Amino acid sequence: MRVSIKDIAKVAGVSHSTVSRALSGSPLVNAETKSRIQSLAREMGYSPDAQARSLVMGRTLTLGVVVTRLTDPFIAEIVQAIEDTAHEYGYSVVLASSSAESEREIAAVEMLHSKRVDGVIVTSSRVGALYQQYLDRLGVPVVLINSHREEQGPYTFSITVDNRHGGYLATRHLLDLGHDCVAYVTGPANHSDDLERMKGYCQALTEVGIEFQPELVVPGTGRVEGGEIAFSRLMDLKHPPTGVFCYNDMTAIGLLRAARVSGLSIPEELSIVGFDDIPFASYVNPPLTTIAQPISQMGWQAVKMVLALIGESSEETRWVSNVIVQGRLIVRGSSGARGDKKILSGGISS
Amino acid sequence: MRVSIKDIAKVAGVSHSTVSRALSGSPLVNAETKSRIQSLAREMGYSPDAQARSLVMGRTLTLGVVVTRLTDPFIAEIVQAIEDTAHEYGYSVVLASSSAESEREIAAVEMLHSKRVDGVIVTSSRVGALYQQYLDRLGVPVVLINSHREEQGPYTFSITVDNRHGGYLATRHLLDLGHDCVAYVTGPANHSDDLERMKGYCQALTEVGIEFQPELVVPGTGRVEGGEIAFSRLMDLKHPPTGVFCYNDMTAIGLLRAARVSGLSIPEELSIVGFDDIPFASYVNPPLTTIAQPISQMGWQAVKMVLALIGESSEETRWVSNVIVQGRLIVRGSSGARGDKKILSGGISS
DNA sequence: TTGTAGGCGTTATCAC
DNA sequence: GTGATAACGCCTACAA
Repeated sequence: MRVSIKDIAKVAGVSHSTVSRALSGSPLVNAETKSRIQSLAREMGYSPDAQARSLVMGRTLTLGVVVTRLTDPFIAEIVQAIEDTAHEYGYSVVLASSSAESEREIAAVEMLHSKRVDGVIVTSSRVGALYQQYLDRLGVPVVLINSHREEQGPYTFSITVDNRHGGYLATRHLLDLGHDCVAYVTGPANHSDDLERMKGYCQALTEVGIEFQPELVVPGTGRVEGGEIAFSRLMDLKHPPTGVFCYNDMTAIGLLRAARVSGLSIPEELSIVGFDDIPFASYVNPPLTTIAQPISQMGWQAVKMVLALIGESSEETRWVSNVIVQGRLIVRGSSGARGDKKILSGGISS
Repeated sequence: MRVSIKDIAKVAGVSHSTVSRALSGSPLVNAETKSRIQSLAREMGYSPDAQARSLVMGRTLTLGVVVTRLTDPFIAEIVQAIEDTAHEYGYSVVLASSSAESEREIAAVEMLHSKRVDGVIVTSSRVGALYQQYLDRLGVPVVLINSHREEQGPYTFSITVDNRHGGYLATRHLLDLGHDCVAYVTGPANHSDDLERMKGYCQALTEVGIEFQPELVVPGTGRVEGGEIAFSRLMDLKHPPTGVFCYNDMTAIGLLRAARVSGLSIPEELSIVGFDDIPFASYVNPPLTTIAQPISQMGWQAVKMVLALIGESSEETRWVSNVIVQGRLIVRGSSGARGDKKILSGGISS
């Protein structure tokens, strides 16, 4: 049924090693027989068995990618960038999603281990000590994107956005617009990104001499619904904020939506800033002011790092180190000066 | 370095076949030695080599997934559903994105072939005769999701949304609202989904006795920018439409955005209907009326079909056949009765 | 330039 | 119960 080099060898009247050599373009084989074998292979519909090959070669030309959920546009964009870059270097991608459940996350790593991937990229995960052990056991390079880890691993490097700085930029932007009561809506509980962003929030407050108020920090989930709930919590306060910095864009969109439902106009009555700059950030109404992460660059760079660690890329392994990238503030329509009461249902604000 | 069953055998003082049996839980091995070997394997950090295993077993427990681009939220959601379902059945997923370039698409299939995946799922592609040949050569079941194919393949089945019916529903909705001048913004050129949706559009027009007008069909790209361009084209017409059915939600969002920029209010002055019901459809302002595809069900079903064809699932192979799923109309705020002039910057419309 | 033989890590089929 | 032994499909010394 399936044609192997032996089958070709039989038809060509040579040994399977000659076929192997001919197909790998080895110079130590008669030019004529070589081309004869090659066209024969094509005719017979030969396809090399990658498994058998990697079994002897010791590498699979495959990268494992572990994500929480692909429906997060931020993650989808990273994976796309990873796949593109991997393809460019002749690598393919095995995908595993974990739904942020540590059990599935470990199962994913175990699976990738069995598949003998040459490297692993993990996105947006919280890497606990237990998890780190599994990563170490892999014995292949691991690059963490925007993932917090509790322990250092020998083979593990990371690419992270500077969350503290991003949180600072966002909050400072609101403060500079004249808002003196600025809230923060958190992400999923105990996420280190979240804590860092909040640190930046605090830093900005301190810098302008505004006291931190615990009630102005309300929990979100990192999803739209979380933002909606946070909105009503904030509006129920004795002194509702006039500016809100949100853990991410999804949360901010939740606030936007809840505000619209409740008839509150943005940014006239409430300024909102998100984080991530997902593709949709500019399509919502009003377009979202946010902190942009260089998303596809991070995916691209993760692959380059893994390949460098494998020794595949021309880059030297010793050049590899943890990377912190800076986000940048993108000002759009969801934030405005305090007390800046524009005409309702205003015109162009893009 | 890496520990194999032979290494375990050496330490345990048994043969490698006994180790193999013990680890696969075979009953024909002494209960005591079995557990001894099992704990030994754990201590030594043994991980079975999936490649070696599938080499002899003849199956890889791996599914190949070919997509155009993951940044399309519709596709991301499908892939998520595929991964979830595959995982549930003990299968893993190799991902390949093609950017809709037929060259990369074929390269992807070639790669999946070499990797000896047990089945392939292709999403949102146009499967030409050439491509179909490659799929056939795979010798494994292929399920096409929302993909048009020119030729039948022996192993190839498909899951498609009823595009004609969806287009009909959308257009009929607009007509029922009193719009008598309804436009259609197309998707990427020569896409069969697009043609089918337009057929539904035409059918609805015919049904209510409105003549089809070619100038009311303007080209889009399936992306936001395409919708924006289409908007100005439509508004430049002598008789601009009061209702627009768009190839997909991204296009509709482009129109929404362009309308906002130009100060046109939705749905008072223009009703817009999309297609897909991507997650963001309900978050834009106004929320988008659209045709919902049962996205994750399609992903889920694709995996079930592949597994049934492999003979993995309990379902019988002969039960498998092409599936056409029906979309359904989701009425939200972007469409309204003609001449229904609500107060600008209106209240709740969700 | 080509063929032979061994091995990659498994599972499976035999004997013992 | 357990241990040789032969596959699976490929690559690569080593020999010829």
